[in-house]
Amino acid sequence: MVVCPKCDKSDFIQLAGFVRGRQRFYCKSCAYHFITEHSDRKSRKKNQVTIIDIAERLGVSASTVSRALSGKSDISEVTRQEILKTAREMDYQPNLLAQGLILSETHTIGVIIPNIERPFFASVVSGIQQVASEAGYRVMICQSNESHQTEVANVQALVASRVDGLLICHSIRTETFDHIKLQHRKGIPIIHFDRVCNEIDTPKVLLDNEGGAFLAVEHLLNQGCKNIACLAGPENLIISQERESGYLKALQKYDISVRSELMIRGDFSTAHASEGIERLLSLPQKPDGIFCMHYKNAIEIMVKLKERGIKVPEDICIVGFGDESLTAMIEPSLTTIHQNPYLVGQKAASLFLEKMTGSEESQISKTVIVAGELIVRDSSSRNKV
Amino acid sequence: MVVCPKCDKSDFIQLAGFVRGRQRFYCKSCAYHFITEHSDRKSRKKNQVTIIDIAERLGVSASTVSRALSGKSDISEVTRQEILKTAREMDYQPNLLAQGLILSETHTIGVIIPNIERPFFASVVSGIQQVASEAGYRVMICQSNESHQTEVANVQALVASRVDGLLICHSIRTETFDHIKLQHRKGIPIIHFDRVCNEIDTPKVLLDNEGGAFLAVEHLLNQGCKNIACLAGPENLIISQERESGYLKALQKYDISVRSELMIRGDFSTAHASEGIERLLSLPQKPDGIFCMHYKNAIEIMVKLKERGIKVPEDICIVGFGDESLTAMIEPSLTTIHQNPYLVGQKAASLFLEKMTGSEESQISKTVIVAGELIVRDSSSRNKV
DNA sequence: ATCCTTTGCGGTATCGTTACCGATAGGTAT
DNA sequence: ATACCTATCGGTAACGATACCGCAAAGGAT
Repeated sequence: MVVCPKCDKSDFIQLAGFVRGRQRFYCKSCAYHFITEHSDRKSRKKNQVTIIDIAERLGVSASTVSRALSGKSDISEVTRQEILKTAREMDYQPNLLAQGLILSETHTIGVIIPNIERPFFASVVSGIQQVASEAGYRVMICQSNESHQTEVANVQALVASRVDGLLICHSIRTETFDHIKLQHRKGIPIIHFDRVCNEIDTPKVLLDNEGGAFLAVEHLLNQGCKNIACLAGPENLIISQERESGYLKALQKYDISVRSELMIRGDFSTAHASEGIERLLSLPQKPDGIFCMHYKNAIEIMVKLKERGIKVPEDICIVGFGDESLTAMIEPSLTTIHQNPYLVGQKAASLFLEKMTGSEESQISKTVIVAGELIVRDSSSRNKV
Repeated sequence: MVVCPKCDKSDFIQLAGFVRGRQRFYCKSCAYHFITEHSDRKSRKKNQVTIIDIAERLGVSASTVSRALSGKSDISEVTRQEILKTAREMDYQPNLLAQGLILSETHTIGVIIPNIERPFFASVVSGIQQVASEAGYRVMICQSNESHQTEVANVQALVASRVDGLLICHSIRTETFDHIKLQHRKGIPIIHFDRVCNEIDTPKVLLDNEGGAFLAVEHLLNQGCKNIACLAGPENLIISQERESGYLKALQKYDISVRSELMIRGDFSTAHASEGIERLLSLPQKPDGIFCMHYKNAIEIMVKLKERGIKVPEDICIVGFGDESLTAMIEPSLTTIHQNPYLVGQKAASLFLEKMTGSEESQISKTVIVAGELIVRDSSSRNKV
């Protein structure tokens, strides 16, 4: 783009004939005639070493250098060592842009998550990076901030960067999946994790919400609880449904009849938790165990119970869901279901690698389910030895 | 690399003459002669649309398409609109590799942090991404995992990807900075944040540890505390030194004499916290306020105090450092210094952008100090209204 | 001694995009 | 009418790396 050297604007530039074969310009804004300087690409970014620099220094061709660096090909060991030595000396860093362009392979995978600040996703990302980097892949991370539009933009940006694959956890507001389908049709490997899209046949990593909830409630039963309440989330939220299902299955297994007044549905908010515990404590037959679908609610409830002089776990046992850093530090420490987010990331990355290296016939889209783990702590430990 | 079509090995391949101008090969492993098929690059990744595809469809040249897409240049509005329309229809995504190669500018910044799972760094990254994406930059994140070697590898990978700049928080084990100096000499913009390197003249974002500690201790004094203890970190750790300095300055300002027995140094561990509180409570003149350099220690101490029946904040006020999610949820909620990590990220990204757009003479390496914020909660609120 | 391999390396096209230079048709001033 | 502009577009050479092809010299077999 031509910019006026006087006013730095580019919108008012007009061509104004030729001078000695060079284009002459006119800036309408500041009424100034000028001829562009060559933008001097040579001197601008001549800081990085190329294989040509190495070749010239050693008096060989660029092909030879390329062969030497790529490891194995028609090249003598002597020449190879010499080239490697020179490359090290000159601090040669291969230009991955050029490499990616010619090989149409960037060794980079794109990851889209709602928000990196949520510990769950931070761990997922960490798991992905560990597996990816061991396989020689770089990772590019984008946050959708739970916005559909941003997610679409993220997909486009990653595709434009020619990532080799896409690992994605959809935003909560993503309802149409055209942006994913488009790339899937183009043949870009896509792996879903956590919040998946069932309209597309992709490998997926799912959390075993039902199983985790089952473990939690079964544990409460084993602690001797008979009346187990459930502090749930919104009825239309899938994870809430799954965890509720686990809750019910556990009760069923131990032949405990379901008391509908013990099921408190809400929105995971603090207000909901306060109100819920209020309601539970006003029941004629109070609960002796509470399964909270969110660790935050669990902690809030414990505070409320303490204020009323109700003892945890002696009077009421509490189990949460999701193991954040502080659940172990509070008093009493919270028994909870650890969701293994790091493992989720590892699995997702592994699925991608399988898809890349896998033979043609093994291209069935696998679904991996990551089980939750029960971490027993004080908030539910009645049988202390 | 040539691979045997029978046994898929590449290490045993020998050349074996020419047939119709094509190289003939011999596999020593499976005793098989063959001629390579052309690796058919055409059909391999012909999934992405290029400007040439658009050009052919419209019967114009690639130059024209490029001009149309780049926004403003010698092109008629009619043609431009037509090209833009076709580009949208074909879901054209510019190849950023090719763009980066020719422009020697990738619009990508590399970020190196010790660990994304630490909430502090997750927030920093989030802040960086927000500012960067608004300026049209992508972000590539690497974790050093507190390893010098990994950090060096990260730097090289990012440089190989030709990022436009590097934002880095050094690992705790980084002692030599040659890997950074090298890139700095090459002219790659480098911004330091949090754990900086003073051997290189780079823009930096620092945390005001001293100021934060001062605020915390001053707050304790205002709450009427007279004997303020300090649960510190290792003596050789810089952040520990700075926070100690803030502690001392606050005492000095209010003419409180320093009692050395109230300064407990340790390693931030749980054991250290337990031992520290033990020691403090056995003093003839017990503290009535404790400043903890780590929020984790603060919470641990509060648990200990509760066990002994000592009331917070009535008997002892507690202030922590670092505002994690759960500090607000516990009982009593913890007064703490919020370090504004998101802001740190924003500032770091802004410094990078300044360096990129800034004029030649304004290339002085600025240092920005991000102040901590006192978040007053129950653990120190004696003057309740 | 002749012919065929093998080894080791150089040359060129190519990836997708942009910068630069030219070229052409039509417009405008003299 | 002539000379000179202007607007708009095409062609080509890069960017850095690799794949493919070819070729000369040395080695080996008959």
